[in-house]
Amino acid sequence: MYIAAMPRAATTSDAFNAVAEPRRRAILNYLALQERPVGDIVASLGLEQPSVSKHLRVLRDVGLVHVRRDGRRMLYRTNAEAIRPLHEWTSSFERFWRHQLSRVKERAER
Amino acid sequence: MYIAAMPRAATTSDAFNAVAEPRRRAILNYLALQERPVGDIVASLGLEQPSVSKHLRVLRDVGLVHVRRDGRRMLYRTNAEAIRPLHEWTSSFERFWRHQLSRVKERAER
DNA sequence: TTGACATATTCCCATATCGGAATGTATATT
DNA sequence: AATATACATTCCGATATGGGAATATGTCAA
Repeated sequence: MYIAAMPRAATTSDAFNAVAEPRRRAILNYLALQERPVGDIVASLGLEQPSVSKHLRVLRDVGLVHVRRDGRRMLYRTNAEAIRPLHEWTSSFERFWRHQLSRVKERAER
Repeated sequence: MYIAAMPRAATTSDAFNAVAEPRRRAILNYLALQERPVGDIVASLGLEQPSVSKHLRVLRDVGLVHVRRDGRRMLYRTNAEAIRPLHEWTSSFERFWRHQLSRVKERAER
C-alpha cells in the first residue's frame, strides 16, 4: 500500500496558500474597490491573460473572489470576508508586537 | 542564454510564503508566549524533530523567529514584528468586509 | 577522551506549482 | 453561418517543496 507524500500544500488548499503569491495579492487589491472584467486586470497589472485566468481560478477555489458573467465578460470582485481568517490570525500577535515595541521605547528613553 | 523559470516562490522568500504552511503557524503560535527549546516544540506539536528543525529554519530565514543558544539547546521565540506586514495587508480589506456585513444585515432586517 | 544529548543538515522522491504557448469554449456581431 | 471577442484550460518544463531516514554538528558529562 502506497501512502501519498505530503509536499507543499496546494495553493487552493486555503486562503493562506492562495495569498502567498504576490500577483494574487495584487489582483485582490485591484478587485477590492469594484468588480472588473479579466481584461482590465490584464491591462492594469501587466500580466498575460492566461496567467490572470489561472490566478483567478485559484482565488475562486478558495472563495477569495466572486464572479458573475456579463455577456462575454466575466466580472470578478474580491470577497473580503474570506480574508478575515488571515486578519484574525495575525491579530492574535498584535499584543506581542505592541509589547516588543514598548520595550524598545523604554530602552530608548533610558 | 538560459532564463530561469519562475515556479512557486520559495517559502523563504517572505513571511506570506512562510506562514502558508499550517505547521509553521502552529509553531509561531506556540512560540509567541515564551521562548522554547526545539524539543518542547517536538513534544507539544507531535512532529518529528528534523521536521521541526526544517520549519524553524524557514521561519528564521524570513525573520519570523529569533534564536539563542542555551548550552546544547536552542531557544526559539516568535518575532511578532515580522507578522505585522501580513496584519497590515489584511487590515486594508477590513472596511470592505464591514461594508459587506452591513449590507447583509440590512437585507436581513428588511 | 568517550559518550550521551540536542539540534541541524543532507539525500531521496512524489507532488504542486508558475509562466509560456497553444488550444478550447462561450457569447456577440455581421 | 461565419467571424471576432473574451476568457478558460491544457500541455510542457524547471523548480521548490515537505516528510522520512540517515547522518552530521555541537555541547555537556563522566
